[in-house]
Amino acid sequence: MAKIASQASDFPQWYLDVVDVADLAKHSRVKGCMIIRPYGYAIWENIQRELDRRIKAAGVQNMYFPMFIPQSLLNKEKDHLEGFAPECAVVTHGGGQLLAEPLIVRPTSETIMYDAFSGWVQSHRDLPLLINQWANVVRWEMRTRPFLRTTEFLWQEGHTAHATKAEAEAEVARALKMYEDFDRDFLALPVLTGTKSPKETFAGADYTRTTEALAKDGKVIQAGTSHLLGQTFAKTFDIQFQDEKGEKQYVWQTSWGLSTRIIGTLIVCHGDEKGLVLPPNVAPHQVVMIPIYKTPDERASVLEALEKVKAELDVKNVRVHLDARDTVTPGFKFNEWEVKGVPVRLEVGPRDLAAETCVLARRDTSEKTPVALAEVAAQVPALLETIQSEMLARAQKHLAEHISEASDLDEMIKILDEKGGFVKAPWAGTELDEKKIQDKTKATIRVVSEIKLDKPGKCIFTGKETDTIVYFARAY
RNA sequence: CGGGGUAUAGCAAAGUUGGCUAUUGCGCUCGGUUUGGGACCGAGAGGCCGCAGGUUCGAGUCCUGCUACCCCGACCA
Repeated sequence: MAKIASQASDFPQWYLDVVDVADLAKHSRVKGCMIIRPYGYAIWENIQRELDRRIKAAGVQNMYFPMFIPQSLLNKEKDHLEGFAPECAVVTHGGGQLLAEPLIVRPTSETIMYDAFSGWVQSHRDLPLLINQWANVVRWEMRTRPFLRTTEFLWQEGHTAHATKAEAEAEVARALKMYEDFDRDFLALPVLTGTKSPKETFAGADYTRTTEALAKDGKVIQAGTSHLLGQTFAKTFDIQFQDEKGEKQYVWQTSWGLSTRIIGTLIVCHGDEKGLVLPPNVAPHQVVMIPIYKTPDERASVLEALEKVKAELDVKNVRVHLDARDTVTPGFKFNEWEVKGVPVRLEVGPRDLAAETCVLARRDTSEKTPVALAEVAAQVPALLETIQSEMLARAQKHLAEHISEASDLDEMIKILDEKGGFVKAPWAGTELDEKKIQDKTKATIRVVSEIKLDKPGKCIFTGKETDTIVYFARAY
């Protein structure tokens, strides 16, 4: 265990103890791929359910496209190809025969979708076209990390086409706000939002907007992005429509996505030395019940009491799990569910039963409170809400405390070394300047703020006057 | 692709200058005692020592080649 933990130095030591979340490449037999076991998949299903609800609320419809992209389709858009070609997995054989044209396992679906879109869009009445896909994608990165950068991952990718640039930009903003709200309200993750620097912009996009979360160790991780694709792909794939005047126009497009990396984000942002800490909204089990007993009689009466409370909680739509296993001790169960991050533990033993009480224990604060059995079901929903909001409040405080300002590079390096987080600074540099800063500090521009300075300041690198503010950080 | 490691049971490791039946812990199976913070005792099962050659009376151990994985870097919409 010690050896494997040290192999992923970016990750907390305990993450592999969350044995039901994932196995590493060794078990899946493909470098950088992971098996997501039932508990981890249940976390993903909750994320999917809630995000899918929000996507559909915006009028976007789900579809499914093929995972194989003919190479000629990917080759059509030059910038996009240059961005993705080095990390593509390529299928050369099928049915024992060499294929006439190699097939790319999708690294993203722009090309295969837009090839189809060109036939679907004829009239301004066909717009906006609002499509989402839940799928797996493959990116053969040189270096992978469990959860944070895996070769294969699951995600949703939204793809939209609009009649005007203004509509497309509104959609980019809507998707970004959707992620920001989702991160904050569902995952208890406050994020910094803004635009990516040219160096970090999606291959083929006009601009990329992003949400960036802050891990407990001071490193930063992307948690959902939204791209304005402009008319680049429309021109490449000939997606045109006739407007009200009967004139041909190219559509304006967007794409936006969020992946299973978000599970890694939850781990590094909320986890502690004991393991995962899940916000109640996303937790597969919000409450785990642990019976404590010595004799069969005690077991029967404790389980009876727990079943009764469970039925009351079921009615209130609380996701509750009664761990009635007789093969492991209560102490083992306490630890196992703590590693898995269950927000609330409910214990009942003979002593409690005699007093008609139980013990509620919070995962996030380790606080234990005795509560009357008759009242516990009524109290749990409020407790879950409290945990959710306090987790968010703590994360917001952590983020606010880790946004620093620096006037020169030495100061920036000092801040990044000592406390991590974001360094906010005026910026008027070029893409090359950003590269130089990265070489010196290991930090990149995570976002270019959409808020401008009232009075221009001096660029941290070039010293030029500017009203543009950027946030530097070291990232996962 | 460059630099550095590792490969022995499901997992983690030990194995001396080559030597006899390849150890240890966790986990697993069975029995008993336990059970309010990862239980204890006893008895078991489980091995092509990464692969292929070579040296040797004898190779987990030495040599050559290969493969895979890991760490650091480059890369990372």
